[in-house]
Amino acid sequence: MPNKQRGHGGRVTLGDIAADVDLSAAAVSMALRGNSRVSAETQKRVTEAAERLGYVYDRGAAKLRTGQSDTIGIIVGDISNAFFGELVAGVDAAIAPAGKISFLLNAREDVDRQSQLLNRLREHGVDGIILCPAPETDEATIEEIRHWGIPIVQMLRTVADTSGDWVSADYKTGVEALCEHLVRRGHRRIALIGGELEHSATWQRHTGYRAALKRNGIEADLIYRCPLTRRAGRHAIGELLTSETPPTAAVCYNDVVAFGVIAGLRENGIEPGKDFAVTGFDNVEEAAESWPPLTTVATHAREIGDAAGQLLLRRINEPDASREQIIVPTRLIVRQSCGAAAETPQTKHNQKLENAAPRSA
Amino acid sequence: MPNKQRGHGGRVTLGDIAADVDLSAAAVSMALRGNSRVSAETQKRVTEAAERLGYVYDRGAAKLRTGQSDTIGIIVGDISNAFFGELVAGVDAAIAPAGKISFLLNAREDVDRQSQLLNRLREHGVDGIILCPAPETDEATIEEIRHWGIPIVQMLRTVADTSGDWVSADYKTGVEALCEHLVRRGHRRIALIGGELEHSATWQRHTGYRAALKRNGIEADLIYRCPLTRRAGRHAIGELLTSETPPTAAVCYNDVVAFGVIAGLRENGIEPGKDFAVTGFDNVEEAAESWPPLTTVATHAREIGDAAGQLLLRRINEPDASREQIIVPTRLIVRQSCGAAAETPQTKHNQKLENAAPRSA
DNA sequence: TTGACAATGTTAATCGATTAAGCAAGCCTT
DNA sequence: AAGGCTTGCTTAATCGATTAACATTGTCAA
Repeated sequence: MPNKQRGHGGRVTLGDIAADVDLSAAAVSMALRGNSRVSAETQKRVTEAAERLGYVYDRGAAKLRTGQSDTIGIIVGDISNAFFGELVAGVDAAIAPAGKISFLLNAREDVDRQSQLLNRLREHGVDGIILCPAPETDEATIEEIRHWGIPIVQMLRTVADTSGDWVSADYKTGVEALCEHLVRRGHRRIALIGGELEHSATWQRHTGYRAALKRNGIEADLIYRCPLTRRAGRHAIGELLTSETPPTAAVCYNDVVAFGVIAGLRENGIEPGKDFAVTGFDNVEEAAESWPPLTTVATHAREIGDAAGQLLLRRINEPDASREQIIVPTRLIVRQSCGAAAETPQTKHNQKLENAAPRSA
Repeated sequence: MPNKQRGHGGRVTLGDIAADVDLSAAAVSMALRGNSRVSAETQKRVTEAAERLGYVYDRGAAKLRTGQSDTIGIIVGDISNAFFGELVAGVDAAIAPAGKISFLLNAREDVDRQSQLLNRLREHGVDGIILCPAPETDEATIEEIRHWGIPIVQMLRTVADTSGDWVSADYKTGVEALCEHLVRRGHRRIALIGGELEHSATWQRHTGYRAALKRNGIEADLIYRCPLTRRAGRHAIGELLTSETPPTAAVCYNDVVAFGVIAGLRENGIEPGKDFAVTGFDNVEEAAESWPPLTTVATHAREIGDAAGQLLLRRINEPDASREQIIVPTRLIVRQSCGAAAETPQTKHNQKLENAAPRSA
C-alpha cells in the first residue's frame, strides 16, 4: 500500500509528489501545468503519482503566488427567481473553458447586503464580478469596485451611468412588441402593471410602453407601479377595474405579475384570454403550462449569462479594452392569454421548446 | 495625502500597515485580531492605519497558514426552486455569527456535476459542506468527503445510510396529515402524484401515504410517478382521470406538481377545489396567491437551513461529536383547493403570513 | 574541437498572514 | 539585590504553488 500522505496535516502537496518521483517540487509543478520544459515521460510519471497519492490542487496557495484565483463571483438580487438559474448556467458555460468557476451570492435586493458581499468577494480575491445591481446602487459603487482593480460586468440591470460593461435583455423592444401586438388586436386601453423599484430594467420597459402607444396615437397613461409579486398583480388589476374606463388589456412587468393579474381577473369574474388580454415577460416554465397559456416575451437567460461571462473574461484578460454593452434580443411568444386564436402556429411550436426539469427536493 | 499603496501590485498588506505605524507585521496581525498581547493603544493606532490605507484582509493567504478558510459550500440540485433561496438564507444566518460565509453551487440534479463541484470545493479548501444530494448519490460519496477531512451535513435528502449528520423536513408526517385531512373530508380514492427520482424525500412521502391510507383501511395503490414539473402534473392527472375508478383527490409531491394538476383538471372541465381535491407540498409563495388557493404543507425552509448551518458549525468545531439527525416539523395549511369551506380560520391566518418579495429583474 | 544552443531540470525567492519562540525593559518578591 | 514574572513587542519559520535565474548534459554546426 503506497503511503497516502506524508508528514504534515493530511494534505498531499507538490513536495510529496516530488519526493515520490524523485524530482523537485518545481518540476512537479511544471509537469502538472503542462509546461514544455519537462519531458513528456516525466509529465506522465508525475501525473500518475499525483493521482496515486490523491493530490489536491490548492487554489488558495496558487492564488497567493499568481494573483489569480480562477474564481468569479456572481451577485443577484433574488436566487429564488427561476430566471437566475438559467442565467448562472449561461455564465458557467462561458467561463468553464477558461478554467474558472463561479460562486453565487444572494443580495436579496438590498444595497447594504450587496456591499457586504462585494467586500467578501474582494477579500476572497475573485478574478472578476458579475453583478445584477440592487435598486439604488449608485455609480460610485461600480466605480469603487473598478478602483479595487476587480473587473466587473453588470447584468440585466445597469446603474445610472452605463459607462461600464454590461449585458442586458432588450426590455424596451420586448414591451414594444407586446404593445404593438395588443394594438393590432384592437386594444386601445392598455395598462402597464408592475415595476416599483427604480432601475434600468424598469425604465426601459416604461420607455418601450410609451413609444409603442405614442406611435399608435394612444395616450400612455395607464402605468401602475407595484412590487413584482403575484399578490401585487392580483391587487393591481382589482384596482384598475374599478376605474371609469378600465383597461381591456394589461402588459405586465413579468410573468409572475401576469399570473397574479390572471388570478385577480378570475376573482372578478372576468375570463383572462377571452374578456381581457394579459401578457407577461420572461417566459418562465409556468407560462406555457398554466391556464390560459401566457403570451409573453422570452428573454434568453442562458444567452445573457453566457454573454456576461464572455465579457468578463475579456475584461480580465484585457483590462483596458474598450467598454462593451451587449443587448440580447427578445422574442415574442403569442399564446392564448392575450385572446389569440386557440391554435396558432407559434403556440404549438413553443410548447415543443419546453424542457422538463425537476423543481423540488 | 497619505500614499495609498506601497511598492507592489496595489494590494495593501500587513507589512504596509506595519511600516506606517512603525511596528512589525506580526504585531499588526495580532493587533487586528485583537490578541491581548498588544496594548490597547497600539491596537487603536493599527486599526486606524488599516482603515486609512485601505487594507483588505487576504483570506487566501490566511487560509494557507491557518488551514481555515471561513468559507462553506452549499450544493443544491436546483437553484431556481424558490424553496432553496430561503434555505440558503437560513444557512447564512446560522453561520454568519461564526464569521463564515457560504458559496452556493448548482448541481442541477446531476451526480457527475455534483462530484465536480465537490472537488472544486475541496480545492478551495472550504471548512465544510452542506449538500442536498443529487439522486443516485451513494454512501461512498459521502464517506469519501468525510475521508477528505471535510465536515459535511446533508440537507433535505439523505443518501441510503443516514449514518451522518443531516437535517430534513418531516415529509412523512406532512403527507400523512394531508391524507388524513382528505379522508376526513370523505375521500377514499386518493392518488399520490410525482416523485420519479429515488431519494429519501421521495420514499418518505410514499411511506407517509401508505401509512395514512392503511390506517384508514384504504388500499394505497394510486402512486403515479412522474417528474416534478407542471407539465408532468398536468399530464398525470389527465391519465389518471381515464381510469375506470378515477381518484377524487390528489396528494401532489410538491406545489409545482399540484399547479400542473390544477391546470390539467381545468383542461378536463373539472373545477379543482369543488369537483376534485388537490394538495401540494412546500407552501411556495404562489400557493396562497393562485386560484384556488392551495392546501399544502409548509416546510420551514429557513429553519431547515438554519439547523443545517448550526450542525455544520458544530461538526467543524468538534469533528468527533456524535452524529446528529434533525427533523424539522411541518405544518398543514388548509386552503380551498381541497374543497375546504371558502373561509376557514386557517386561510385568513395564512394569508397574513405572506411576504412580498420582488421576483424578477 | 569548440562554442552555441536545446533540452531538462534544480535552487531559491516570493505571495500575505500567522504564530512559536525569543528578547528587552520594568516591576515585584523574598 | 537577584531571580522571576509581566508586558509588549520582534524574529523567523511556515503554509503550498509558482517562476525567474541558474545548472547540467547532450547535440550539432562550423
